[in-house]
Amino acid sequence: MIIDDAPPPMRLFLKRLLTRSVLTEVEQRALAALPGREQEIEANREFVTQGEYVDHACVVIDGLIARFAQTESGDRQIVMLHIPGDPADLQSTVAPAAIAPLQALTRSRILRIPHRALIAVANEHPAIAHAFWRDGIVDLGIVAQSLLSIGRRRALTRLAHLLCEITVRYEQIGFSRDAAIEFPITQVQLGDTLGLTPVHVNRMVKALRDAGLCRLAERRLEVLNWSGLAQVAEFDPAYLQLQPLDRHG
Amino acid sequence: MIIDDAPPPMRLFLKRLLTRSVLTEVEQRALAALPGREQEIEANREFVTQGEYVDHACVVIDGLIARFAQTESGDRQIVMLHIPGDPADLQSTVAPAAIAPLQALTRSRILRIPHRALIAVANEHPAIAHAFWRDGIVDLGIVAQSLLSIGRRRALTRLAHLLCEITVRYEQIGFSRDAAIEFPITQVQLGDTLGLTPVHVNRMVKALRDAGLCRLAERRLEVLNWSGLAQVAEFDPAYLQLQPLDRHG
DNA sequence: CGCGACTTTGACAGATGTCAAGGCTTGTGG
DNA sequence: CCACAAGCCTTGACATCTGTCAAAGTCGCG
Repeated sequence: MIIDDAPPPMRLFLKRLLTRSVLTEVEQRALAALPGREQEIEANREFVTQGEYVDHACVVIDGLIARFAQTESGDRQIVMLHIPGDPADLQSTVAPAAIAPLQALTRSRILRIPHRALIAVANEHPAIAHAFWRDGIVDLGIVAQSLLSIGRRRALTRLAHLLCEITVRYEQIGFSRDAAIEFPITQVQLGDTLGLTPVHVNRMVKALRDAGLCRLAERRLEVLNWSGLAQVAEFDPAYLQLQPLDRHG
Repeated sequence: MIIDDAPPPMRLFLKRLLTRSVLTEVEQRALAALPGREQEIEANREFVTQGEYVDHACVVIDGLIARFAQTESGDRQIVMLHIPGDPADLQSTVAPAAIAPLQALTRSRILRIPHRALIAVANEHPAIAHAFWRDGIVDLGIVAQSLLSIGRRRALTRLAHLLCEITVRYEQIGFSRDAAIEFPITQVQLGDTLGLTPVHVNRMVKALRDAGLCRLAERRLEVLNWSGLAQVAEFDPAYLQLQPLDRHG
């Protein structure tokens, strides 16, 4: 049901949209025909800055991208991690003053799609406009879960929950739950994601390792006991909306 | 620049959209003509439940509505507070399985607008489709700030930041920053919003009162020293997007 | 009048932060 | 090949913020 003659990077984007929306072949072809330019980003580079006006949206092709926010005093909070396939700022199409900066956590590759082209295709195909809108809605659900985690769960559960989410999201793009996943995040960055200090992240990583639930080292995540991890995490994947939502609701 | 012959509840909705988007008179009239049904909600009633399929979106006319999430063990986290004028779940138009339940924190009045009508008007006017999408984007920015607060700021700053945000948002709908605002939230609910226990909320409320920054009692919020409060809060209102965003970006 | 929901306060406990030091890996340059 | 620096991970001791428990006060309301 997914067309397979799109250029590979654009296919990733298409595939992601199809995990959240149902689109006809005509609509898929319209998306596949979108122009896009690939770009390599070095590790740690902030490639979209706060408030900057952009004229294109970025889809992650490879690597790990963080959307974040920071306080006056310089503390960082990662709002969302974007893995390959994720449009990191599709919403900029309609709100081009970046609401959140984007940083590559590791060397990454992105696909830049011009807003003009996105607007044109959305205006021509209402279902695509809905798919774009809906994409951000699912993201909001994910951020809401982060808020729940940080506000109401303790450190160990928080970490386990994030790891479960990451596992499932990588699974959606073709990685196995049982194999080790490339997840090149540092403990400092994990702290910025979970609202913890790096030292405490380290303690919790050790706790999960000692409990035999998972290993997180050498830029990889290896789940050793999925159900145990999910239990510690109180993980219920419903919020990830694994089934595409209906066409018009 | 806002048309003034819409029915009053619909005007609130229109006005809110215009704080975030620029719309022509034709587009405004199309919105003003939307059908809507008013409904009264009792205090503490959860009127949209998790996962429920809805066929209408709700705009708050009066009162205070919370969008929330909860853990298995029953802990609650309020993801966003909706004040009069806010569409609480406009996104349901395109994702009708509620991603987050809605609860009235106090006796409230809402306007229910059928999805069918919203979809029709969005399909006919691309700028309206963009305005709907953009509305949620600004909300995402607000939630991202909450995440930053809960993840990285301490309790006193967190509370002060929320109060600043609330003040500015009420200001946008016509309340004065210097007068006392009707803000009928309990300390338990504040805790659910800030990721704190009610006891600690109470301590922080007292601290702000003792510092002469604001008073929060009897269902009202009275700011006594705005700049002092904003300083404690490290408050920068940029994320609230007080200027409507450009038409097409 | 009495109940229930909310607020207030104190004493104490525990989770997480802070500070500090050392080890490990990786890359660079002599 | 070795020395060195930089970044990251690991661990321990201690500090502090926030949670927990408990009790009493206030207010609105039936």
